[in-house]
Amino acid sequence: MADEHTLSPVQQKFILHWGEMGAQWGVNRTVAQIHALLFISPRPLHAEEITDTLGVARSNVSNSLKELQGWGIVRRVHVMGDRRDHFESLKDVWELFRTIADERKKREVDPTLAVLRDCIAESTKTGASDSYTEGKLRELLGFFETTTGWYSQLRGWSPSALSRLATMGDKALKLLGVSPG
Amino acid sequence: MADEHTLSPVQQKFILHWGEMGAQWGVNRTVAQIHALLFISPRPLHAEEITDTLGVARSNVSNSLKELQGWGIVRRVHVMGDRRDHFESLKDVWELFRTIADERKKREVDPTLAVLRDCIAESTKTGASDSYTEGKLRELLGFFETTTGWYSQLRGWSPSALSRLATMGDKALKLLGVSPG
DNA sequence: CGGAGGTTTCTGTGAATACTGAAAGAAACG
DNA sequence: CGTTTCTTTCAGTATTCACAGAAACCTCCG
Repeated sequence: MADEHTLSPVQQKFILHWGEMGAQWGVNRTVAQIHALLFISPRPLHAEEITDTLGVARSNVSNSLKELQGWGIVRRVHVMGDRRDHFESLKDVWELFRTIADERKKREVDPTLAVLRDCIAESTKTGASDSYTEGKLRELLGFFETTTGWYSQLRGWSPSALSRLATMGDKALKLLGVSPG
Repeated sequence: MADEHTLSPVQQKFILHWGEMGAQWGVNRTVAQIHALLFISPRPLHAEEITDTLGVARSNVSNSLKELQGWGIVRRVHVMGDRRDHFESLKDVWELFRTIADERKKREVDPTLAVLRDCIAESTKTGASDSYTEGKLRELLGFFETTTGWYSQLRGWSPSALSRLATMGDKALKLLGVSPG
């Protein structure tokens, strides 16, 4: 039916690896594979092409695409003269990872911040019966607050600006009298 | 047998959340819970205490502890007058996350770099039959190389140095004639 | 050398998750 | 409208993963 899409060995290798990688990071293997496929595809693909290429069920593709759209790294596009939905990945690598980072922050870090604040609040209210735990939770909270603060400072910057910053690296800091130690 | 260790509501809440969090990031729930418990424990615990406190099987604790030691964030210690192994978590939050980051880099990023280089090498050798894929893989490789480069530059720095750097933030860059755009 | 205390390995079971195929549901077209 | 084309939902199935409990294995001590 669909234009049969055979993957080159290189493409296969990459897609399989990306799937494994995703699995390690808590992302469904198929979801990651579909994303890999779209990422290296020069044009948007429709669902059945993905089905044929990866050899998974149509419904699986549908659900996975929905999840990818939920992450904001894949979007539906339309191709002239074709009724079917087509899908494409974010193509810019930096934007891609920024989007993923944003989403993970929203889904996982922010709730963690909330829980930690909750725990600390309750702990202080209840009395200092367990001050050690409270202290540790405070340290953890401090860590997350600091790092997310950095992230929000930097996340708007262009890759090239970040790159220049990094290139300067130690030099910049020494100039400002900041030592690594 | 063991001194029964009842968790306060706050401790419970934190441990449960940490477990969920871990699951989202590809870490076994129990493993994460054990780590959370050790992290907020003011003293090293032996395996049976963990078993009792979390209500999981002894063998499960044993395996999970081994995994945590594999990550380098928990270590075995000995308590005077007690034959049993005791376990404690890295206590410094920054060191903890640096260790985790190092390990993830080693386990997941480095292999990805290898695969990408492999793919690109093979792709160029085979001929430019699929230059689009090759281009994308190059971009991806560039991204990982750049970011891991930054990481290795910064990972030795003390938290306070990083903090000072971040505080300076934009100021530093403007001083150096680097604009965010 | 024997036994007690402690730890790890192993195997079967249960639960969660991912996946398929079929059926239902929309949207476009004649 | 009825038909076709495409998409989503749903319910059952398979696979994977986590876990408990038992057995095996150490190590120390008398």
